[in-house]
Amino acid sequence: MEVSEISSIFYLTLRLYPLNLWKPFQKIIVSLPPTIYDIAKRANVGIGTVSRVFNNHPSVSDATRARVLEVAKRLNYRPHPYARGLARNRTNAILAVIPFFTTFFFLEILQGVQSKLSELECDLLLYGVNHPDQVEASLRQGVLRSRVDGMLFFSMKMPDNFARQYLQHRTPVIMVDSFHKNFDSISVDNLQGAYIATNHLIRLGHKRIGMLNANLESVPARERLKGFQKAVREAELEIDARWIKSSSSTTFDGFTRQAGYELMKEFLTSKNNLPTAIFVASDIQASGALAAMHEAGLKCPEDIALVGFDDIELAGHLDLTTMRQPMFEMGVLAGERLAERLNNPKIEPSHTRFLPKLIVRKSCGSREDGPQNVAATNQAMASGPKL
Amino acid sequence: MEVSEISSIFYLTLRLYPLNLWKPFQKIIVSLPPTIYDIAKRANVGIGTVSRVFNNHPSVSDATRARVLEVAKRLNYRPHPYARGLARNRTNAILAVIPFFTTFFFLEILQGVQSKLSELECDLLLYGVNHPDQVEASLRQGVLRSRVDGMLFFSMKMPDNFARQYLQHRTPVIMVDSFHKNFDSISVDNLQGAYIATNHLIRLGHKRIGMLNANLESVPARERLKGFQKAVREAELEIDARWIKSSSSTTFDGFTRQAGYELMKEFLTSKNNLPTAIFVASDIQASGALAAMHEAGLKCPEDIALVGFDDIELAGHLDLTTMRQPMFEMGVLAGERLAERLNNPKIEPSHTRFLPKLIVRKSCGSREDGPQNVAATNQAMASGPKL
DNA sequence: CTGAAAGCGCTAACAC
DNA sequence: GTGTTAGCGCTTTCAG
Repeated sequence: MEVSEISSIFYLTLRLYPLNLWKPFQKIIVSLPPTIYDIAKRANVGIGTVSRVFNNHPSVSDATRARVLEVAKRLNYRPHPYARGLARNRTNAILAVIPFFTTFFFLEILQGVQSKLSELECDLLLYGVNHPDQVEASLRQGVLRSRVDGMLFFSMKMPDNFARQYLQHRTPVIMVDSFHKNFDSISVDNLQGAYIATNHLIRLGHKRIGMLNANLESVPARERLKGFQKAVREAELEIDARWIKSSSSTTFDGFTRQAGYELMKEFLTSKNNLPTAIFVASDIQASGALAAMHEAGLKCPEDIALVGFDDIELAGHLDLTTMRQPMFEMGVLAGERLAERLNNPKIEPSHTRFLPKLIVRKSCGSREDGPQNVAATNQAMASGPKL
Repeated sequence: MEVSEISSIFYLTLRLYPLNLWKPFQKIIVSLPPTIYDIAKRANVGIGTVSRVFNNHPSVSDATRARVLEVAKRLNYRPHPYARGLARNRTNAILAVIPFFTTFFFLEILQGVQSKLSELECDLLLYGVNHPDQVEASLRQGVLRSRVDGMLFFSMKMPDNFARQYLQHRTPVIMVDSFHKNFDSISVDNLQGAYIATNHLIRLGHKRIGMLNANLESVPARERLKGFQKAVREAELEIDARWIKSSSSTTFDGFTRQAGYELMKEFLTSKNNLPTAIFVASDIQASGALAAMHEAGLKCPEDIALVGFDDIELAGHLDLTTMRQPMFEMGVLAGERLAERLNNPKIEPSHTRFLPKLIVRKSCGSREDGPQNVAATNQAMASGPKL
């Protein structure tokens, strides 16, 4: 902004109304974006009016509004988000904290989130978490210091001390694919999904059905087990404890190809007493299981039928029958919820569970159709402290 | 902030030094985070000093620095990023514009980016682009209005008018998996990769080698074709024009499963004159090709060998030999480049190409090893306008 | 080494 | 309706 700098530069515009009044009519390089003052000056109005125009404030005459907009467009003016944020105490950005190891599932949800957010002219900040420790870092950094208006918290459990702080600060938080009673949450009905998957097997006539699960430490794994058990119990099928195996792996709670592979090998050791169908807790494990069967010379629909869970991209390639989670829709809803809560922080937390949908492919050797649609249930729960 | 509001609220702290001096010693709710004034007051220093402490300015005595830090920690103070941004005209955030349709490739790169960025205490803003139109929207919105310090532009071509503007504004831009001579770029050597892949086939003894390509409109497709041709030419192999097919699809430039499937079907119509091996321009197309072969009753390594490109997750499951792109490393490097350019905007654009690495699996029926490592070549090019 | 004060670009309360 | 002004929380001269 020194005069000396100007000599070598191609400059296109004048700034006539700078704050440093002792240098009125100073020329400025264009690459400094125009401010509200530039617009005000050129349009012969006060900065207040310009501000009003850009905030759609009703009390501006059509004439001036038009004039301001015209000038603004000509100068390619856009309000500075940070200045705005500072003045209104609102950032127009939200934070997504996602576990970075995973793939398709989150990208798909994020896509939904963003499609909603862009309507709201809201930015998406991304924190990828690889290690539990990083959760805290990101929470502390991003949110506790008013960098964002709210956050989406994916598939992880929220540390208690943070939950308390958010509640107290009234920072809107939406739990996605996870649960906390004091925050809005959006998740999938694992129990029901497992129930549907297992019933599919049952309706196909299978009598000896097993389950290959992830680590029971994880909530989804437990819920999916319950759904499986419910279906089997209701159908009054034979139950062999050896047909229900869960991973003891702690990497990603056993939701890995490796875990599936190893567990399936265990199954196959007892050659004489195999189930004819297995419900696998996740597609990724199913892929491992498939590999194990392959090695053992077993064919998938014929020797053992498989149902997975998640409908990741891979499932399509593997022709795996599975339960699809409506990821995009979950993302959109997450965005909506957040928007609502931004407008009205006092509403009670709401919890939405999506019902996964059965996608029939060839891994069960049938084309029978399952339940049709994605249904959402809504259910209010206790609210957080009133503050 | 009205006194009336306070009655129902649990408040923990006092703010003694507000700017509205006509109301000194007003009590404030704690959920408003402490400001620099709070710290200054409690530590008996001026706000300038506090600021210096948090900017690691050398001229602060150890004693005061310690005192300030102690108070700051006690009050859980963190500088407000937006205020900071406004004052220093720097946001400490960068924008990633990525095509949202794709999956593993980008997540992996982003992970690399973020691992670098978090060192720099820098935020990652994410814009997902589904439609070409959205490119412009995001560029306009995010960057042209000083919301971020710089950006990463993924796998898409930068509209000329924006390129001009960025150059003029000196906004640092890094092209990732794409190229523009005036910006730093990080990409993969497609030609060389294709060359290596094809040579792998040649060394395995194949004499009749074909290529299944994407749409030649796309730069990577053209480069991969060139690499293929180079290898075939050097080996003085028979060339049959019918063995080189490229997709005419415009969705994702033919880099789709569908395109691969259809093209492979075309191959298979000429039963009597088939190549014994095919270099496929991408794994995703290879998956389609595999499906087509399957339907036709052909086995992969035995009847036709396949090499892919990209090493997406699926490739592992399909046991597809392919060229791996060092995605994480590309991300890290992208972050580094951006950091450099932030510090010194005047350096000449540099262009880095990573050499993809051959990953041998079973789709070629061999275990011979290819070139070992990811090598990076660096090569300076013409710089942008000096401004 | 440290305090005071101006200013970053904008919003909102207050006058006229 | 519209201009004016006091901040938002921080950085950065400028004095001392």
